[in-house]
Amino acid sequence: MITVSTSKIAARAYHHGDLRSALVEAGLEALKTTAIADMSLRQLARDVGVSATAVYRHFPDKQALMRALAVEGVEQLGRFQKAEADGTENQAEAFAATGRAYVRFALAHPALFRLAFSQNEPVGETVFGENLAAQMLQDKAALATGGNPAETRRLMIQAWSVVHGLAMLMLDKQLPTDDALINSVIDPATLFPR
Amino acid sequence: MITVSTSKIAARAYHHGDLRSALVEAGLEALKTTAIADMSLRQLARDVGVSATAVYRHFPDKQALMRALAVEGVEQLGRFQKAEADGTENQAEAFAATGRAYVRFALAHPALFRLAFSQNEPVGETVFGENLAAQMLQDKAALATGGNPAETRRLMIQAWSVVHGLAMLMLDKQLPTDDALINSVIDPATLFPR
DNA sequence: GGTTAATGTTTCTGCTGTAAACATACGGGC
DNA sequence: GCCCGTATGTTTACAGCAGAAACATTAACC
Repeated sequence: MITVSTSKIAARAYHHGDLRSALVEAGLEALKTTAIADMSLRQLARDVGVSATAVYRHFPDKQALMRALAVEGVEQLGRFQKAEADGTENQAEAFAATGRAYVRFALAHPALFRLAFSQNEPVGETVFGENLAAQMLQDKAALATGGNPAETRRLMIQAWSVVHGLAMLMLDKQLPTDDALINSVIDPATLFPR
Repeated sequence: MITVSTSKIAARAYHHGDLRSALVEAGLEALKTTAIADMSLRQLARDVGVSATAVYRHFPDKQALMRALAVEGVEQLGRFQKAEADGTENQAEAFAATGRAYVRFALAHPALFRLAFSQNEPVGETVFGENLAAQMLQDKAALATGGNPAETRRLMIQAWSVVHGLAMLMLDKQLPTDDALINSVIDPATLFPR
C-alpha cells in the first residue's frame, strides 16, 4: 500500500494519494465480474473508499473513466498477442497465433474486451496503427499478397474480421466457446490458402 | 388504428386493446434512433400512452420486452438475406449476397442488430437452425467442401465470423462503413478460394 | 346481473449519474 | 514558521431509472 501522504503514515487521510490510478485499478478488477452495463461509478468510488463525486476531480464524466479502462484493455490485448506470437517459428504460424490470442483474450476478459470496442472510435492500436504486433501482421500480409498494398489491406481486414467475429459470436453465446473450434477456424491452411 | 374496444369507438379507453403489440412496435421505432443502453421502459410506456408499470402485465421485466424486439430483429434480418439471395444467379453469388446482406442490415439497423446478439443465447435462427436462408447456406458450403460435414460446418462458421466481425467493426467505428470495403472483404474469389 | 380475472393506475423504494456549495490539506512565498 | 492559493476531497440535492405493492377499472362468463 503505497501512500503519498507525508504526515500520518496510515490513518484515514482526507486526500487519497493517487485516486486516479486507484479508480482504474478498481475498474479493471470490477470488469472481471461485472458486465459493462452494470458498472457503477458510485460502486467504484465505494470500492476505493471515496465519495462518488470525488471521481469528477479526475474524470470529467463516467464515460471518460470507462475510456481509460478501455485503453488499458487494448494495451493488455496487444501485449498478450505479442507474447503469443513470439513463441512461434515461422511467420505464418505467428500470424495465426496472433489471431488465436485475440480470441482467447476476448474469452478470458469478456467485459474488458467488449469495453475496448465500445468507445465508438479506435481506442489505441488494435490491428492497425503503430502497434507492436501490427507491423508483424502487416509484414506477413504483405508477404502473402506479394506486396500489393490494396490486397495487403484487404487481407488484414479479412483476418481481423474473422477473429473479431469469432470472438463476438462466442462471447454472445452464438457459438460454443471451444478451443478446438478456435483452432479450426483460425487455420492458415484452410482460411486464406494462397 | 385497429381497436378491439367494443364500446365507445375512439375515446380514451382504460384498456388499451393490444398493448403488447403496441409496445413492440414502439420499441422497434425507438431503436431507429436510440442506442440499446438508452432504451427506457418508461419512455416506451409514455410513447404508447400508458403508465410505466402497465408494461409488466405483458412482460415480466424490461429484458423480456427487449428480447421480443430481438426476435423481431432476427426475423427481419433473415427475410432481408433471403430477398437479397433470391436476386442472384449461381449459388456462389447467392452465398456472397447473403453475407453482404448481413453486413448491410447491421449498418442500416445498428441498434436492432446489436440487440439481436445481446441476448446471451441464440435468439431465432441466424445462421444455423431451420432458417430459410440457412438451408441454402448449408448447401453451398457442403458443395464447396465436397460434402464433408465437419469441413462444411467449419466453412459456415468461418463465413459467419467474417461477416459478423466486419459488421461489428464497422458498427463500432473501427473500420470505415464503406460499401466497396464490404464487397472487397466478402468476395468468394479471395475469401475462400477452393 | 353479479362475480372473477385481466389489465390498467398510483405510490413507493432504492439505485443511478452528476451539478453546486462547502471543507480540508499540500506546497510555495514571505 | 506562518499564510494563502489551489488541488482534491465531502455533503447535499435533483432528476430519471427499474420494479414491487396496493388499488381501480373493465370485460367475459355463469
